[in-house]
Amino acid sequence: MPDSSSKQAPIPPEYFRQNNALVVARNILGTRLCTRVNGVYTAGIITETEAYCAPEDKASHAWNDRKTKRTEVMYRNGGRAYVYMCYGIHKLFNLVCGPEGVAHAVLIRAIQPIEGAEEMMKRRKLKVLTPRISAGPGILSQALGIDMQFNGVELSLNNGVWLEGIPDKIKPEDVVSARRIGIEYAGEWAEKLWRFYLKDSPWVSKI
DNA sequence: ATAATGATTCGCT
DNA sequence: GCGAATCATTATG
Repeated sequence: MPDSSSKQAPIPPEYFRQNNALVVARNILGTRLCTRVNGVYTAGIITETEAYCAPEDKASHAWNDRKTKRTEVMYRNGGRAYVYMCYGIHKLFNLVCGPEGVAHAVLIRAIQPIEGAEEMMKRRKLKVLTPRISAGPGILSQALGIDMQFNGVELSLNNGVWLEGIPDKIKPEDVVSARRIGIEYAGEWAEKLWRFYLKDSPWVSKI
């Protein structure tokens, strides 16, 4: 009998190429973000996401078709990771979406540990298991062992980072849409309800 | 070459 | 609630 920690089917990279960031952000809630770092498998249920839709979206790094060394990964075809450093301290993990040339991305903002919680606590230097372990875009990367090495990497078991589960399994009434966090400079784009999280979940970064 | 800044977190008040 | 930490990226000279 499969229990709650058994593995599920990986989501193929094609899924992310065939859907835009808004669809992916909404539909991957409830699936699992998994890593294998130094042979250690850790995974968590995705509970909170944000969509970034360049070129129109001023909050995106690729706003106005801005192409730089940092943003070039977002223009590649979907189904790969975009990892960047924020505030010089944190590594934020995004999923590249859409076909090549479209710079859409989904920021993963929070997960609920489902596998390897002990290892995550070790990485986070925590003694007790609380949402502080992985409810936040910077700290979830820390918990899963995600660093800049994963930037640009295609999602697959072989590459040590992948998603598994079945998209679009969460009922619409269990999903909350809200304003995105930390993008006040983006004017009207800051008003878009492009953040999605699981209703009533304690494993979210901010309500 | 230099300077400003951020898709954040933590600790203290 | 507020401010510091801390550095890659970016724009500008």
